[in-house]
Amino acid sequence: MPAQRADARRNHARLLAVAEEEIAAHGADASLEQIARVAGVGSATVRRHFPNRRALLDAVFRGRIEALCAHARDLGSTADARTALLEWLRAVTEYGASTRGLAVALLRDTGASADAEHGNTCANELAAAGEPLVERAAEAGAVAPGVTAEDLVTLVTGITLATEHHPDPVAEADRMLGLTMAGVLPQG
Amino acid sequence: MPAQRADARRNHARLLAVAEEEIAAHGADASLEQIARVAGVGSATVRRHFPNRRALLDAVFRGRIEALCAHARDLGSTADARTALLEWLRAVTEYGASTRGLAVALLRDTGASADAEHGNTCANELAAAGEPLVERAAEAGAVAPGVTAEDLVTLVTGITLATEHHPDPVAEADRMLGLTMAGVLPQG
DNA sequence: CTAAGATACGGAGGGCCCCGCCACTTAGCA
DNA sequence: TGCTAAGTGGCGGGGCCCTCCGTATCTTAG
Repeated sequence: MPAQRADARRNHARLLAVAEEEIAAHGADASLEQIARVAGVGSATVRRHFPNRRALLDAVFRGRIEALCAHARDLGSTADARTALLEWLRAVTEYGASTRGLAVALLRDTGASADAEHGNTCANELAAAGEPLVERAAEAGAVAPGVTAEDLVTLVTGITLATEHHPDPVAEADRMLGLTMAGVLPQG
Repeated sequence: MPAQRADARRNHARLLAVAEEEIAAHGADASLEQIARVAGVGSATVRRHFPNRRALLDAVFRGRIEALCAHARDLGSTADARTALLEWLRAVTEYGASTRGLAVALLRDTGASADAEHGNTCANELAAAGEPLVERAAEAGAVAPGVTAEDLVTLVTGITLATEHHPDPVAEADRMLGLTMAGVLPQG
């Protein structure tokens, strides 16, 4: 009694794999028709499995996002709260900067695709997973007052978006993250 | 002996005005054909005056960008170097967050439109204008070592991009800027 | 004032893409 | 094995970007 037919699941998986390649090659605005073509299915099938481009992006990156969430949970038991948070943010940034299209997926959507009840899933999950780390760091007095996990996800998203162009996005993004964490104008 | 015919200049100005409205209404990826339609010209005329979408964005925002550059120059004679830099960055951020499409224009372009010899004009001009402020602040020891004006423009661009979705982008962007300047994990 | 030349214009056509519709195929159950 | 509904794919409409080319308009010289 599968909720889905077997071939439907096959197509779903196939589309996901192809979409990942296409997005890696052409960015977040890869052609849905091209994805359908490569996957050997009709363009309607793509839309059937993923009503939005956003839904496709979410699905493609979900696995990795969950890995990052798991990483956050693992770091929960680390000795130094500040180091734990920092390491997690570095991991998120590195993955975001090295994975084409992810930054856009993290970007909150204004407009049409946002109406689907569930805001922006990837960003929300990440923020939720990071929340304990932030809280613990805040209790230790390591993090500036008023900072939420959501804020941090927003900052990391911005950094990855703004460094996408760079010859070495990962290094550049990491540098920007360092700046942001330590403060550009620290004193005063 | 005008370098351009009078009607061409008229169309240019008209297109610029219409483009500004359209971009404000629909974001950086407003339809060029729609702009042509509203301006009452053929779509080819748009492309004749602005070969790229990027060129159009640059032209639309150039005036304001130059105002920000002028502001930077004015601040050069302010007493406190740190305050001067901070105020300028606040001004840039505020304008970026309140002007739809500007963040994208500041974003460095990878790919086709970047081949036009002149990299990304808006971001470059801003960075050049901010350079003296950064240098002066660095001499005063107010700014973290290794930080360039380009870095700051990149950070501000990222912040505005990542806060575009927010109900109150200006306030949110300003808050993020504050975080970034003071440092999220200041100590250590 | 007029006519020639250069300059700028705009519409048509091709290519690509997103989207919705509908007749058909095929998997899963009895 | 046959039935049913889930799933599929192709087609047509609409939009956008882009290029080409005949034509209208501005400018300058006579």
